[in-house]
Amino acid sequence: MPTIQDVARRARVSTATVSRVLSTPGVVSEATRERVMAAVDALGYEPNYAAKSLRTLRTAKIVVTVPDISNPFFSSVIRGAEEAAQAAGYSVLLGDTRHSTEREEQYAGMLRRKEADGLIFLGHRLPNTLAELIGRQGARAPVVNGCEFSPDLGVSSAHIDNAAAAAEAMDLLYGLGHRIIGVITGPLASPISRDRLEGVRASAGRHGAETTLRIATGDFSVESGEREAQGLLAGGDTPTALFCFSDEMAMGALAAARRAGRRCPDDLSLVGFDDIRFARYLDPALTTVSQPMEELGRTAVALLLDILAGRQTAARSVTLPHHLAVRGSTGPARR
Amino acid sequence: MPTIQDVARRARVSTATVSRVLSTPGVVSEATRERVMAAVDALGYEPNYAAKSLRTLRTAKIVVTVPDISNPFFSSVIRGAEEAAQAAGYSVLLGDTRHSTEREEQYAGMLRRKEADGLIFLGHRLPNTLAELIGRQGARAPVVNGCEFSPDLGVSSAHIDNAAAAAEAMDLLYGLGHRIIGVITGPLASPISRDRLEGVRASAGRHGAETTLRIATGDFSVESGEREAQGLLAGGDTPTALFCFSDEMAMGALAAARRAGRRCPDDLSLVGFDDIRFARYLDPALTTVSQPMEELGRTAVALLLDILAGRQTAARSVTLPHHLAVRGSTGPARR
DNA sequence: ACCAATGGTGAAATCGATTACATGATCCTA
DNA sequence: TAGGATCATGTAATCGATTTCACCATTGGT
Repeated sequence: MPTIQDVARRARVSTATVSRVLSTPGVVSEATRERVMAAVDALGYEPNYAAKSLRTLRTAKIVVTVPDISNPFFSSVIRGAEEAAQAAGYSVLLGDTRHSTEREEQYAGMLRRKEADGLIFLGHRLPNTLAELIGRQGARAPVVNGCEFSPDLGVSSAHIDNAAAAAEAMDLLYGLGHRIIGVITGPLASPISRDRLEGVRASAGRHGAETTLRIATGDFSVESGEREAQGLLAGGDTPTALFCFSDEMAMGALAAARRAGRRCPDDLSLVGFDDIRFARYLDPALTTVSQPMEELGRTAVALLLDILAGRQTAARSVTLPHHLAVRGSTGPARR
Repeated sequence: MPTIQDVARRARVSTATVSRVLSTPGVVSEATRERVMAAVDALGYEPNYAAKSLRTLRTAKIVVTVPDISNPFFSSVIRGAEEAAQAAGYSVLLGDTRHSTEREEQYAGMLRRKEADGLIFLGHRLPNTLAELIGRQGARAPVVNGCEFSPDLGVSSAHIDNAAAAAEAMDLLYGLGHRIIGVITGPLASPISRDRLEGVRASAGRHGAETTLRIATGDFSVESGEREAQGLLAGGDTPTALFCFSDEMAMGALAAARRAGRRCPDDLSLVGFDDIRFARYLDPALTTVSQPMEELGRTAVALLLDILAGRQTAARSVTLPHHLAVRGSTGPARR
C-alpha cells in the first residue's frame, strides 16, 4: 500500500506538497497539482487513516448506541443518523448494548480513547463515563440523546412532544366513546414512558376518566404487549380500548385480543406508538402515533455536528412534529 | 487527556514499560507493574487509539454493509455480527448502502484507507474495490459475504441452503393439495433469489406442477409483496397458495389477499421466508422458512476473524441449518 | 533599481503509541 | 569465581500523515 512518501518521490515534490494538494489544493500551483494527482492516481494512493487521525485528533466517526438494533423503531432512527453522518463525512460505529450497562460504558469509553469524535445514545440511561464527561465539559461534551428527552441529563436531544402525542391518542379514544381504557407503557425508568403517561393522565382528566384508566407496564417488546394485554383483558369490566406505547406491543396486544375472542376494532380499539413500517399492514391497519424516526436520527446527528464544530454553547432540545395516523384499529365504543 | 508519557513520568519508568504493563504484563516485575497501574488509575489514562492503530496497523474495526438496516432480517443479522465482533474485541462500522453502488464503494474504500480491518457485506453485489482486492489477495482478502452465497465471487460466506429450504416450503404446499402456486421472488440479480427459485422449480417438478407455477418478481419489501400478490390474485385461475421470498413481502401479500376478499388460510395459503420476529404475530401466524439470522451474523464474523488471523487459505462457505415453521397461514387446498 | 509583498515549496517537528535492540543486574553452573 | 543465561528495563526508531516556519523566486510599486 503506497504512502505519501511514495507519492512525493514519484511526483518529485515533498510530502508537504502532496498533503497540500489533497487537503488545500488552492495553495498549490496548477502544474505541481497535476503532477501530484497523476502520481496519486498511478499509485492508487489513499491517505492512511490512522496517521491522519493521530495528527489531527479527529476520527470522523460517531458512536450510536441502541438498546436493540433489531427493534424497527431504533433501526429507523439509526438509518437516519447514518445518512446524515455519511453526508457530513462521518461514519457510524454501531453499539448494540442489549440493555446492558456494561456495554454502554464500553462504548462510552470509545470517546475517551479518541476512537470516536462524538456519541449519540438512543436509550435513556446515561453511562457514568459520559456523565463525568458532561460534568467536566458541560454542553461542549460531544454527546447527544437520540430520542428520549431528559432535561436533567444536561444533554442535547431530539424528540417529539411525547406528552402531547399520547394525549392526542387518548383524546381520539375518548372521542369515540371509550371510557375504560387500558394503557400499556414502557419501562417507567424511561422518560418517554413517563412523559407519555403524563399525557395520558392529562387527557383522562379532561374527560373525567381518571378512575377508569387501567395501567400496565411493558417493556416495548411484542411479548410484553401480549402478556400485559392478556392481563388487562381478563376478568370483568375490561377496557374497550388499549393504548400501547409501541407498535410492537400493539402487535402483541392484537394477538392477545384475538386469543381472548375480542375482535378489533368492533370489540376493542387499539392504538400504537411509533408508526413502524408494518403498522399499516396489520389487520386491521394500526392506528398509531407517527414519529419521524429517520428525522430523529438526522436531527440528533445535526446537533452533534454543531457541538463538534464548536457552534453550541448550551444543551439544546429539538422537538419534531408527530401526527396521529388514524387507521382501522380504532372505532366507536360499543355500548 | 493524559498520554503514555505522563504515565511514564509519574511512575518513574520509560514509556516502553508502561506499554508493556498494558499489553504484556507478564514480562514486567510485580513492583513496577503496581507502580504503573497506580499512575494509570490516578491519571485516568487510556491509550490513544489512533496512535496505537498507526503503529500496529490494526484498527479493531470491521465494516458491515447492508442494503437497508431498517429491514428486520438485516438488522437481526447485524445484531449477531455486532455481538460476535464485540466479543472478539472488534467494533462494527455500520454501512447502510440504501442499495446504492456508490455508497457500497465508499464503504469498501475504508479497507484501503486502513480505516477497518475487514468487511462483511450483506447485499449480493461485490463492489469493484473489493473485487480488485480479492483479485490481488485471493482468499486472504478480509472480505466475507453475510447471507447471499455466490460461489463465483471467491468470497467466504455464511448462509442457509436456500434451494432446499424453498423446496421444503413448496413441498408443504403441494402436500396440502395446492396445485396452482404463486411465487414472489426477490430481485433475480440476487443469488439467493435464484437459489430459492431453483428449489421451487425442483419441487414443482417432483410434483408434476411445472406448468402451474406463477412467478412474480418482487424486491423483498412489503410494498412489492402487496403489488405482486395483487397481480397474481387478479383474473381467473388464480393460485390457491403464495410463497414469498421474504416475510415482509408475505405481509404485503396478506394485505392484498384481504383486499381481494381472500381469507387466509381458508381461501389462500401463505408462506414467507426469514421468520422475522413479527411473523408469528400476524393473523394468521405466518408459516415461514426460519433462518438463524443472528447466527448468520456471528458466523460471518467468525469467518472474517479467521481470515484476519491468517487461519484461512481458501474461501469457505458455511451452511447453517434452517427449518420450516408451520403456523396458521397454511392449510389444505379447497377443492 | 531597490524594497516589500506575494506565492509556491521544502525541511523538520509533531501526534502517541509499540517494539527491536541494547544494557545492566542477578543468578546459576562448572 | 568466571562465564553465560535470564530477567527487567531503557533508548530510540518507527508507523504515515499534517503543519509551522523558513526560504527562494517572482511581481509590482515608487
